[in-house]
Amino acid sequence: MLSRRYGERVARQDPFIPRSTDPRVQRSRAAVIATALELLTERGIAATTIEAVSERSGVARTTIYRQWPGQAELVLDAFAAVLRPPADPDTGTLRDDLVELTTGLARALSTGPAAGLMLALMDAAEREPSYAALHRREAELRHAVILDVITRGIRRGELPAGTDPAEVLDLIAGPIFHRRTVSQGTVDPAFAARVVDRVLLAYRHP
Amino acid sequence: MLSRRYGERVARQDPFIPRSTDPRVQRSRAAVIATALELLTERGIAATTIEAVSERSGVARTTIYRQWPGQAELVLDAFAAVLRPPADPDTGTLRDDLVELTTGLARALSTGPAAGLMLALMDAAEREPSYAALHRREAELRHAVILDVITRGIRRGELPAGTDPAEVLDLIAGPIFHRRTVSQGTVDPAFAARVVDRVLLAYRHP
DNA sequence: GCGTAACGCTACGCGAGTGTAGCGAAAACT
DNA sequence: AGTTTTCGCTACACTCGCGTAGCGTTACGC
Repeated sequence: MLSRRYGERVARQDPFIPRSTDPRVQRSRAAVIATALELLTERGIAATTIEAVSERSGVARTTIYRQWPGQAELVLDAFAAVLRPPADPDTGTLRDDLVELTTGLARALSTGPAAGLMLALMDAAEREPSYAALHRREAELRHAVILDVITRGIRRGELPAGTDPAEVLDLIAGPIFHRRTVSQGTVDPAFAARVVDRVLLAYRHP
Repeated sequence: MLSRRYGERVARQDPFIPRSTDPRVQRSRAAVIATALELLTERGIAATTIEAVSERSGVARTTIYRQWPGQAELVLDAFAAVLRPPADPDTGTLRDDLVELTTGLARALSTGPAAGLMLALMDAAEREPSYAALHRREAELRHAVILDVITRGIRRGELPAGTDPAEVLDLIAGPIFHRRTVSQGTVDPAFAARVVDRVLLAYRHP
């Protein structure tokens, strides 16, 4: 299972390919993905077997095999179904944009469906190339929004010219992740705002 | 395997219990733990089976079962064997203490034996109580050193009175973790120093 | 309405890993 | 030197999940 090699199907399943408008297909597909996400959250990647998904979802095992080559492809599809980049808030000020995005990240990591999934994906990405690719793609999409916001802030003069947007990103998103996954503290909007304000303060005085 | 319940043996294996001075026991124990760590790094927790450890280490499967009840206990012992808290650098200044600790963290996450293990432990901690306990204990030991350093800095007046040490910790350690695991950038001493200086700057002006 | 496609179900062989038992050989303690 | 402990090995029964094949039934599309 873990030594499976990932074929071309994984490579080209970018968002994902419906390929069939038959409501029966879409129904079973949706049920399978939803159940897979449940199992991923509750028990992790390794325990999210086709067997287990079939049993809980009520969709026959053979039906699942008709739509996915194997466990890895199904899990990747499930991940892809929840990892959505945030919208650009564009409030007008860098501070409010960042607070908005950071609050969203904090919420996603605490209560959202992706809460328990992020670490599973990150861990899998350490070893399995296809998970690494998905993780990279997801991070890039999410970061693109944040980097845009920061770059806009620099252009407006809310951050000094020459500021490295990627560094600001790490300084802001990092503490949220860290508090959630290592310090095990609460990551609420107040904490998110505190982080943003503190980091912006660090750039105010050269 | 993943649904195993963890008995009392896990609970009381705090550092770990030699319980035997027989060199044969210690030899096989060491070989097994070393191999388990290799497999954990290369393939993750789920693939680190007793079977696989036995095959690679050359230690018979039955011998492993004589010393550990099952896979979970062995993996926990292996984790516990590498997670060591850093020493207090105590250079005299907060800045240098933090740079030292942060550089050490960056190195540990990039090149050390714990590099590929941290995420595996964090992910497992999301679902399995015994892994969560180990992760918490490890984080507490590591954080205790950092919090000491920060508190000392506050007492010396290098940070404003009333500063929350835990917040400073998240602000400094967070970006290191984030850059390593999400942004996928390089976490070298230069980056570590940049983070420390930037965060300290944020507290210089109230 | 009629043909087709997807469904659920059963069945089968297979591999991997688990956990236990018994045995002779070798190494360690005393 | 003699006893005890640990070791490696073989064997066994068992579970879980994989992946495929065939078949009757149901629900869709035209």
